[in-house]
Amino acid sequence: MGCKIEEFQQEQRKRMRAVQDAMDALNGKWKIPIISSICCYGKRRFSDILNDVDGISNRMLSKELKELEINELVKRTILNTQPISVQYELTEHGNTLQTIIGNLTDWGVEHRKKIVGK
Amino acid sequence: MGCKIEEFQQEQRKRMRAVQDAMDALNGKWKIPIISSICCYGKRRFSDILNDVDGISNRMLSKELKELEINELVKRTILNTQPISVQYELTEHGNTLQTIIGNLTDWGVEHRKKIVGK
DNA sequence: CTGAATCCAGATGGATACTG
DNA sequence: CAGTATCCATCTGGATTCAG
Repeated sequence: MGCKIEEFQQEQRKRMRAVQDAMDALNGKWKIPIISSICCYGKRRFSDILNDVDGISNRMLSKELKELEINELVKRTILNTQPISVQYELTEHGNTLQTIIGNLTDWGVEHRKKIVGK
Repeated sequence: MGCKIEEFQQEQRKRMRAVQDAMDALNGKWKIPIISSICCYGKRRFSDILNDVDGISNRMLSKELKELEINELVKRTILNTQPISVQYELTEHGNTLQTIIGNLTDWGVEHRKKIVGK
């Protein structure tokens, strides 16, 4: 390649940082399943997501949703119901994850065929 | 959509499991940077990766490489050098991650613009 | 219903030293 | 050079309870 080594390495650092930023926003066991749940139904209440995502505790769901909100991936709306309920939906920025989630799904299917389901 | 609810939910479960399988294979702070390092150079020795990936300890690198090897994402080759050195490269299956890593990189760049670099 | 607070066991991961 | 072993602080996350 014609690139100077230093420039090349600096570019590589940038790429690694970007991927890492993405992974940070999606890290842990629950974020993607939560996003899938919300995305799949458009709008979803706390207790619904709690049911959708197998095995998650309310403590975790609460924490993860807060992180997703900070990263502006989901939008939180308090509904005037009695008792109170809270609705979550993906933001525009959250919706841009759909390609990635699609890719990960496809890759995960192949990976399971090849490795997980040995 | 015309899907019956149960079928729809079962499909959704499958998709969530697949994404989770993918995330499991890539989890933690280090796997993607390690893969990036190897991928970027084609072949890479243990000590090179140790230098490429900022902040990783040899203990972690060793552990992560072992997991990547178990998932058949990297191939390990012992070289007949003195002292011994070990070379890692992506497998064919590991190479199928390039699309995902590319997508994650692009998304990460946008995400940093929007959120991280506030 | 939606969460926050507390408790606590087990996992994670850095630092360091050691081996072939 | 490429790991392995040990120690140990910190983090994670489930269970449970409490509050608005």
